[in-house]
Amino acid sequence: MTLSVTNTLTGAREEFESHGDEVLLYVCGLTVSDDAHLGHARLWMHADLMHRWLEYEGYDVRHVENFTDVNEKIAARIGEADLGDDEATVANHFVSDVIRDMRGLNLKRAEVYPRVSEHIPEIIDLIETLVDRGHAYESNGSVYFDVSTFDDYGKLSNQKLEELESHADDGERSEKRNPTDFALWKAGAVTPETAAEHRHADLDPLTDPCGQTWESPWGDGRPGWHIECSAMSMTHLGETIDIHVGGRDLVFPHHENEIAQSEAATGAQFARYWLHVGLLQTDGDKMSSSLGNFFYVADALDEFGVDVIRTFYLSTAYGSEQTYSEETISEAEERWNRLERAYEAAAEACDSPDARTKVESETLRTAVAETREDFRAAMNDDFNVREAMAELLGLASAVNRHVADVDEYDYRALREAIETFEDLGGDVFGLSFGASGDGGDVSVAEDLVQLVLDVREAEREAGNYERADDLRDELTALGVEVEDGEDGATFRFE
RNA sequence: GCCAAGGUGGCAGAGUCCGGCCGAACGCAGCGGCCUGCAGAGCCGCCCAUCGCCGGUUCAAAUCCGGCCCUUGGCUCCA
Repeated sequence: MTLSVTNTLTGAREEFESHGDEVLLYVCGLTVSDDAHLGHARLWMHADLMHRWLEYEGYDVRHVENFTDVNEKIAARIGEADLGDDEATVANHFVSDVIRDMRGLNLKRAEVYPRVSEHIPEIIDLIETLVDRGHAYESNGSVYFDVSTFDDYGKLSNQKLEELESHADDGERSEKRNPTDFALWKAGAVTPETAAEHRHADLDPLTDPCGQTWESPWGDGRPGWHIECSAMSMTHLGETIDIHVGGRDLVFPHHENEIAQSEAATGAQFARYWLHVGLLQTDGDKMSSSLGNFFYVADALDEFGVDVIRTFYLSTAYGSEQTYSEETISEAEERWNRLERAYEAAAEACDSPDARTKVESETLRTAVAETREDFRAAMNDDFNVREAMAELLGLASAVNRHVADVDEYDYRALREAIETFEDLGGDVFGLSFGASGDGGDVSVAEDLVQLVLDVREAEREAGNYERADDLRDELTALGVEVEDGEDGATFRFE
């Protein structure tokens, strides 16, 4: 069974073939001009799921994910409270927040998180190569890529050069030869006028040029937006990578330009598979910083927890748009609860005296085997995580049925079900099965809850149901879910 | 205007590449029943789908072809 992926470059589903046993994966990362929101996290999450699945299938994944820490929007925030007085300090502030968020989301670490500010020499080298080869030219201290020298321009986004030119605004005199040329190097610092466009309205405008500049053969200046990804990708993964992942909103111009400048410089194919993640929608628009309709990752983690958030992202295939709303997130919450409860039910059944090694449930055994097989087929079908999740939920139903239907449990099958939850749900999906406790206080808390339940049980036996219900309601309000069963009450923390 | 991705039940969202197992998955919401002192969870069952519209191909179309309508994203580094 082989993996097939939808490649934006060809617009078709293709069988994935890595260049070898390892997979070179580049993720077009975040511009650190603010904290990350759930839209950014969706990209990271799907890159993470791809990473995990490729490893599960036996590949050695070399995952590189950049931070763009040189940008007008970052410079525009200089001087804001607690952010710092220079571009690097502002960027560092957000980088550390983002790393905190990534850890919170239980993302697998990338091999490298390269930053633009640390790759200026490589960027300058790459631009020089392009100038030497006649693909770029200097103009007033800036350097532009000459689109007319790259025949394949537009191959990713299917844009026609003539069409782009006719719609480009060329009313003013430009230092570019052609309206579709794009900047590789920009002379000077960020001007106050530029910064003002990204400055928060309630803050004083900056009066002096801001942001870092670096020396270059063309004078002091800053790198253009697109060149960084080419330089960092080549530095850490070589001329040709296997998979390039990014948001669908970046297909044009960003990724198109990456291809042009990279392939013009090396003559080699830049990325073999281009995978684009659909955008997160809220109220019919994409979630974005500029629209102000976003939800910070950190806040979402506080409110819902990592497993609910991961389950949320697991309910839509990466290539589709996904809708964020209170309803869709609470659906994810229910899905995750259902999975976790089934897992706990399996664990409890295993530990109970009714579990027998000599009992054989054909239906449960078949269900476990089919879950593993169908899960794998779904993931290999262009990383269809929702379908794969449906299989895991199917296993949850099978476990619940088994526990509900029979008096003696099939110990071995239950163990295999538990392992399946842990392998597929835990290792591949990054959900925390079996990791209930999250601190030393938990055991004390558990003892206290048990004490309350003992008191409540006494009230029930005495027929004082009102008192018993009050105790249960109060526990529920504290986030302790109580369930009465045949052998007394059990509980779990929300 | 151009490019791209979509339009599937109350919601959400698979399936569309490779037409038949789709009388449309998984789930959420809703409604019955079992269980329970009650509730929850779980189990069983039900409800809700002219698969955007029109036409075509085919024994057969959510799936292929053509046209149209609508939604989302992008159309560049600062004019």
